[in-house]
Amino acid sequence: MKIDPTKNADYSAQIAKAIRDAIIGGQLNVNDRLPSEAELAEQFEVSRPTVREALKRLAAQSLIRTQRGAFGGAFINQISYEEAHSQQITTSTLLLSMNDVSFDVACEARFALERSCAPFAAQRRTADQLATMRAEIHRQTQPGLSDEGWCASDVTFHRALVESAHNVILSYQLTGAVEAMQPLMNMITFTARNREKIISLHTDIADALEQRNQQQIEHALLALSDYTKNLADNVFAAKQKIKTDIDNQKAQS
Amino acid sequence: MKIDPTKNADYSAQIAKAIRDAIIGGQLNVNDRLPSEAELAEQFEVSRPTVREALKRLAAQSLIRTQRGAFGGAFINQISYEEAHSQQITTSTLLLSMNDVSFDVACEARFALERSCAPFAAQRRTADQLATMRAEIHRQTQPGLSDEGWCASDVTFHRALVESAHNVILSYQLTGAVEAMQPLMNMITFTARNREKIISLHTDIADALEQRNQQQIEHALLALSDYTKNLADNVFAAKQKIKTDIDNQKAQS
DNA sequence: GCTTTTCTAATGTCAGACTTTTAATTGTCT
DNA sequence: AGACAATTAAAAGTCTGACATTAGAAAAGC
Repeated sequence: MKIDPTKNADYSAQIAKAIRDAIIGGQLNVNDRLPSEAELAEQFEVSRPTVREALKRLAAQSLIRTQRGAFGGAFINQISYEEAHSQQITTSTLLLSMNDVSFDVACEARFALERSCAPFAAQRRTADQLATMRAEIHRQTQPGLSDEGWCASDVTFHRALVESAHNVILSYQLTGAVEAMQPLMNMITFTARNREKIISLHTDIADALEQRNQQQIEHALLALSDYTKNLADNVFAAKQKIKTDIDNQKAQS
Repeated sequence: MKIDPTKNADYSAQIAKAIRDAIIGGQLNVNDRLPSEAELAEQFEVSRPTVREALKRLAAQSLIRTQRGAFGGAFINQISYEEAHSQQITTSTLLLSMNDVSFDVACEARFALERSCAPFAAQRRTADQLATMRAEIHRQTQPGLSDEGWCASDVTFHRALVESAHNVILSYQLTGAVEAMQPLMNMITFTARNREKIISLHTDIADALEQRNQQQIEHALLALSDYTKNLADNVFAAKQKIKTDIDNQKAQS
């Protein structure tokens, strides 16, 4: 596998790519051991620090893990749902925060994705998941609940809904997407003093799920989406007003 | 920001984490320049190679880019949809290939996600996107089309459908998910000698999109999902039969 | 046969040097 | 004065060689 065309610079990136391709292509299997750093250095005709930089790149993507000591080394890592998940969340979160997406677009996407698990959730939900959702709704009605507590409860509620579809891939994709958008969503719901409407919609969702009524779940999610968008519009309008007021004051003075 | 508790080993991971947290937390903004490697080494009280390993970890996640020369250094990278996308695809692809997910689960997830963009696609599709889909259907009817060509066309077709929802976040999430599952899907469709049924369902989707009929799009996607699952069952049954035959032969000899 | 010690191969870290790239500065010529 | 060329300096990229630390394996001791 491992030839390295003597192109120009950045050997460590080239080496990382060569090994990554070998893993993706299946030449290297889970729990296989890579040659030692010294051997790799010899093979690629570079120094050990350069090899190490390449390995750190792969470690950052959880493609390998390293173990010290005799008979240690770098091993191909079996990537777990958890690891993949946390990586996707950091990537997506940064993507959203750095590319200022419009809230409407994010909101639309978030609830559309969640709606896609409605048919399976209606079919397969367990009593356990329903109980979790009911419990979270109850928490949300508590008057003393902090903003942070509210948001955490919201996440747990929606996560339980997604999990009730009993499809690992849907769970993985959806919770990743939803969690990445959470900071954006919180910006809005933090400012909304009126939680009753959301609680009532959550209750609708739980009721629909209890009755295994797919369409009603989708309907409630759509309503939640619309309500959230509406909230956002008001928040932005309020912000705009403050800005205009300040501008007017400046103009007067 | 940058203290580094002298815990035990793996400084490079700790340093990478410290900087990553600073980026996510907003202390460091896009296009900010990090201190030079020598300065970082001094700040963290480690050697330059150690700092470099930390920086390579961040570079692997496209969190920073580096530039050589005077006034060069490491800069906070504005992560683009493209970069985020390709990262997610490698992660998800590896996750799927290493954790042997059942085909039914993957198939269900794939088409459920795609269905989630149906309402928006029906509303917002452009003539352009419809034309792309028609063109791909035409390509798919060509008798000489190779397996690779068929799969590529399939991807382009479904991508056009997703894009016609005109929601960047949906596009990003869905094309990522769909492309990651493509190898799994290809395993099945490669073996299917009969392409007519799929083409007819693709035509249904295009027709429904032309008429802006959301429900018909969803219906066709559901049919496609069922047909694909069916295909898979047959493929697996055939494989099982071959295995049984071989076992029988062994038993006889 | 079990525990303890020693051995050893591997990663983790360091210090210092050299090379290459690149932008800013300075100098020179027209 | 303005355009082009040479110089300079800062920074990443790379190399060498060394030492520290860790942890499994083998040997020694009971």
